[in-house]
Parts: sequence; structure tokens; C-alpha cells
Amino acid sequence: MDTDMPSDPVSVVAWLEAGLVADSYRLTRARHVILTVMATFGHPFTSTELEQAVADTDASIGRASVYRTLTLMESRGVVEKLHQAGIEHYTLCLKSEHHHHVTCVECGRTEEFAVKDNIDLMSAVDGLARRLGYLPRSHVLEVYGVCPLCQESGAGGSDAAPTNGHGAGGRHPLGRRADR
Amino acid sequence: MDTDMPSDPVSVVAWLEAGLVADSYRLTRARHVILTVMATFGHPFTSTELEQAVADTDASIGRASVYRTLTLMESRGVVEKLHQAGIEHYTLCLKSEHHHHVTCVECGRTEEFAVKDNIDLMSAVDGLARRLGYLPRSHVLEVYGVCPLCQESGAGGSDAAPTNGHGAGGRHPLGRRADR
DNA sequence: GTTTATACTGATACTAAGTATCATTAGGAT
DNA sequence: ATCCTAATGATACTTAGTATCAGTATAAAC
Repeated sequence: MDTDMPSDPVSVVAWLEAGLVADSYRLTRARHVILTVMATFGHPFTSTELEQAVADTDASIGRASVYRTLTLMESRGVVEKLHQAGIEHYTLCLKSEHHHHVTCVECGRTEEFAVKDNIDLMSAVDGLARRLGYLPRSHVLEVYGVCPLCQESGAGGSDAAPTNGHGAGGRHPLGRRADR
Repeated sequence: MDTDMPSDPVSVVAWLEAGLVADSYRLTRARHVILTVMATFGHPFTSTELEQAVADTDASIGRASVYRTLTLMESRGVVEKLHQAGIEHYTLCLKSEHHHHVTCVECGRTEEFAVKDNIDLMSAVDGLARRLGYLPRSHVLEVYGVCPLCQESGAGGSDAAPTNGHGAGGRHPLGRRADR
């Protein structure tokens, strides 16, 4: 849990704002509030949750600015979209290098992992593309599982299923559909 | 390009409809048209494209049925969402086993690859989760690259970039942003 | 400290994507 | 041929996100 990346909201915001200043974006009150709210979430959030939380913090900030800031941060690679269970979530990325996220399906918390620390994964993906004759360009990878803490507290280990690329909707067990 | 999976629209539709019948869904005209349109696309499509193409084929079919059928097929695991470049695309899945997709960034065509044919990839993902202390549950993996055909025809190989999990939006090269 | 140019803002109206409702229709079992 | 009800089309609605634009406040210049 205690990684080497900055995790307290205040310094995260400072880091984000330093980046904006470095690229000569203005430091506005709206941005400060929105970034603070984003940094305070300890887990992925939906745009609606962000909108709500910002409104709760400072009702004078407009909807549009929330989306503008979200989009800006996304374009700067400092926020990323996750696609868990069909719902779009956003999450802050504190690593600047090539990385992906593991999300806990119980508590919703995310962790980043640098790809460079997982050479086998990197080469597996590239190797796969090449084996199919493709020139690899990019990829999307998101891993979902039960985090160490949730394994301890809950009975998280009980219904573990094998890793499966498909979403929740499965085939009907008896070849007959569940009636509504 | 000539894989072992069924690829002509007619037999794909037959296969999809057989699945519906097996699970005691009704075989309706609307579903037939929508599935045929889906099978005729040789590449991922957006919901809007589907809606449009269905309307062009048979104007009497309602918008709602398009979405209903799309959602139904998705819940049956026979259609999947892709997240390329922030735009949601849907694609037919003809493999019933655990698989993922490679999409050509030039022509947009997708190919499926069975995970069981890529043990190293499978174990790399699971190994990664476990190394972080997570109990692996599921994952999302999409690979993008230039397909063999596009490499031949175009100068697809020229601006090849290293595989990178991030989207298109990059840092500003000189630390200064591009002005509008 | 004052001025100035303009990036950014909030309000609002809008589009786009998808869902809920409901009376009507048609699929398929009997 | 009949009947039950899953599925449909039309329509209204919600939700997510974007465009517009006059006004404001930031940061640089003076």
C-alpha cells in the first residue's frame, strides 16, 4: 500500500499545478478546486461523481469547467479512462512512464504498475502482435482483482474465478436464459 | 487473413441466430436485420453507425431495437466493446473461448486471438497481479498495430512508435503548449 | 502598483448516446 | 387456428458531454 509515489492530495495537486505552470497554463481557482477534488478521491471516479463533489466543494464552479479540466488532464496523460464493467471511470496517473492499472473489484481502489517492471508482460504483448503479423503500436490493459487488504478483511478468496477477458454477462448455465 | 473462423455474413448470422434459438429467444425480423448488418461490417462499428446502417436497410426498425439487440448480444458475450482512442466501438466475437482483439490502426479491421494460444501472455498478466498481492479476477486487453496488409500497401512501418499504454494526447514537446 | 491582452470562466443551450414506458404486434408452442 | 407473452416501434426522457459567448481574473509588461 505504501508505495514510493506521492499520495497526499496536497502534494499531488502541487505537482499537477506545477505541470500546468510549466506548460504555461494559468492557475485558476476553478482548476485548483477541481484538481484538489480529483486528488482527494483515493479511487477511480465517474465524471458525475467529480461534478457532484466539485459542486459540493464550491457551488460557484460551473459544470463546463469540470469537464474542461478533466479533458485537459486526460490530454496531458495525467488522468486516464478505465472501462470497468461498462462504466467509464477516470483515475489520476502519477507515474509519467508507460504504466497500467490494477483495480480492486471489492474496494475500487487502483494501483499503477510500471510496464518496465514487467518485462515479460511487455514482451508478451509485443510478441503476440508480431506473431499475428502486426506492427505493434499501442495497447489498453486493465487488470481487476482482489487487493491484499480486501483478501484479509473479506472472504475475497472464496468465489475467485479464472481471469477472463469478458465482462460480467455470461452464457446461461443451462443453455436457457434467465427469464425476467 | 484466411482464418479458421466463419467469416461470411450469412453463416455468422445463422450461427448467432442458432445461439438465440438455443436459449429460447425469439427469431424476429428486427433481430435478423440488425444481426445481418452487424455481421456485414468487417470491422468495429459505433452504435451510431449501426443505427444508421440498420435504418438504411430497413427504415421500419426502431432505434430502441437496435440498442436492445446490441445490449443483448453484448450480454451474451458475442459482441464486445472496444475503447480505441476514446471512441466506443463494438465488435462481433466469433470465438467462444477467452480471447482478445488486435485492431489495425490503419484500416480499422479487428482480429481475435485466443488467450490459450498465448500462455506467456496469460501467465504474465496473472503473475503481475499476484506479484502486487492481488487475486486476479479479470482483465481488459486490446492491442493496436498495423496489420500485415497495411504494412505492404502503405508506408505503415515509417512512423512506428514504441507500444505505449497512453492515448494520443501527449506532453507538449517543448514544454510549451500548442496555442489554439 | 497599474495596465493590458487574452486564457479561462460560468451560464446556458444544445447534441449525442442510451434507457424507460407502453400500447400493439407477431413468434412459436400447443 | 388459438393463445400467451416476448419483442416491437414510437416517443419521451435521462445522462454525458460539447459549443457558444459575454464577462472575469490571471500573469506578464510597464
